Amino acid sequence: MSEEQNHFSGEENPDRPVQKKKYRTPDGVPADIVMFTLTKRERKTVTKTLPIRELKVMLIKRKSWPFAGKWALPGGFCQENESIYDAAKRELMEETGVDGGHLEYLGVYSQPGRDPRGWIISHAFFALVEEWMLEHRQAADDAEEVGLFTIEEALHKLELGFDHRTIIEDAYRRIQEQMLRTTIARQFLPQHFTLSELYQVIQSVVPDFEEPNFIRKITSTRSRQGIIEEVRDEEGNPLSSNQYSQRPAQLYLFTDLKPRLSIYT
Amino acid sequence: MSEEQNHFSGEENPDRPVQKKKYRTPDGVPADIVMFTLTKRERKTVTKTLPIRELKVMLIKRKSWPFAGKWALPGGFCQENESIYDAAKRELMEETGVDGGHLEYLGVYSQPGRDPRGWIISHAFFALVEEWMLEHRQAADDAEEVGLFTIEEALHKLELGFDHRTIIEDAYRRIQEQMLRTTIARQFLPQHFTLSELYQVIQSVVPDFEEPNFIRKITSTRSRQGIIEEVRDEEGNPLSSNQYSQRPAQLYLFTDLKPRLSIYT
DNA sequence: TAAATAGTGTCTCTTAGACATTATGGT
DNA sequence: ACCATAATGTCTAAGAGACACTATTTA
Repeated sequence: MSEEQNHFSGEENPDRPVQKKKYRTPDGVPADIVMFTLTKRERKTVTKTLPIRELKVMLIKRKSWPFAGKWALPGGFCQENESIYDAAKRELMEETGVDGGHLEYLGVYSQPGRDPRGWIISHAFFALVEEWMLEHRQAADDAEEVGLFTIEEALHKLELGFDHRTIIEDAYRRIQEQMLRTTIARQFLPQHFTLSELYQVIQSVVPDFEEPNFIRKITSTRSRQGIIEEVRDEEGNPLSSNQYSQRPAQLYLFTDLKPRLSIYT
Repeated sequence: MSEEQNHFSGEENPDRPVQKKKYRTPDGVPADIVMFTLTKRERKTVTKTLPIRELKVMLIKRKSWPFAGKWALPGGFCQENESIYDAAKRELMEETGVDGGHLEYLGVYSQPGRDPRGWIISHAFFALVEEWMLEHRQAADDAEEVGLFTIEEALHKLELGFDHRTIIEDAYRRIQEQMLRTTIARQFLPQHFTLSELYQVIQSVVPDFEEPNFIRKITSTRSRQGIIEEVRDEEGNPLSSNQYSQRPAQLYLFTDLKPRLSIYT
């Protein structure tokens, strides 16, 4: 069935067709954002040590119908003069006050009845932001209660509105995939980082990622050709940091390389 | 900004809120499908040989405004009582007469002005169908002209309506990724296939995939743990086929295994 | 016996995987 | 001296990569 046959009133005036709609149209198209952050907590030990990192998701406690009192993803309606991605970007900006970070499309949620307000088709995104960006939000706007939760809490301890639990599940699966397949780990790291930090970031997002020989493998493999490289100063001497350990660790940075993965190679 | 503050008229009656909309809502939400198929063409040679396979995309020549006379993706509007995915599935069914094949969400296309009929947010899918499924379409409905084109033709030789060129580009990129990362190759193969066939299918979708030792690698790797396995008869004897060659070739089938890919492992 | 695909031999070099060992530098 | 992290040594088995070679049928 072709589009024009069943949707508009059929006139074929190229100048300005009369758009008397024959069919019901959606009542709104919001963009909802699953905002992930990686919290860092100092550990008190005798010597310098890595902080504890934990993946958290930001939620908002709804104040009004529908789902008043339940937690939900931050989001906002898309307007006619912007793309869905623009709407998500705007929303992210409103929540964090920062125009940056990783923002990626997740998918569309259109199950009939998912929103009691009507026919509302939601577009989910996920964002990777730094913890301090969310503090801005809490200070600037105390109209709504904001919370940071672990995935476990969000999925199993909280009452969530709409189909946001499904969205968060999907987002979690996706961020885990992306963490292993792309270099989004860089979003949770300073520009120069040590391999332990990188390993820890990966593990905090993908708990069952285990590589006993991580350092060895990532520094010496040809197949993993240069997704990271050593940081060096002007004279070419390798730079290291002893921020997290007594023994200084070599610093690395991500290159722009995006390896192509294959199950057949 | 929270959703309810700017979109509906604010009443908070949980029973049935008055939904006088303050803002403009979309004029329609279609699902458009990039239907890929792999054509098979006999080669005339002295002995048995593999057919030539080529990736093609199905397009429809539009008969009415907008973009009358241009080629476009098949698609149809989503209705209130179905999800976008349902709409795509329905559309696929209408086009092929078959309720099967791989159908996967590609993304949302919402750039303002992309459709002269109004604010129309399109959802793109891609499907992998068999060639004979499309012949059904051509026979059943001659109201619209249908064409099968190579990607090259579709992207560079044809005049396409809407932003469908972008969609096809994205779909092509995606099918190439999926071909290497997942076992969608199975959609283009019989249940039992030879390794040459598999190799050929992969190459027809990802031309720059080259593995001189393909057979060796895929049969002997531990990391590729059993995404395929040998076909055997009841007594455990390996089954082979000489459909495409004089010397019989071992048959394989895909298992259900989905390997986890990682740039760090 | 030639055509066209299927599959093995052989060689070198690199990587995987497991563990033990050593290095660093501040408290 | 000890802690916590960083990094190397060592060993075996397996895979990558390149190329030549043999195998199987039937027209």
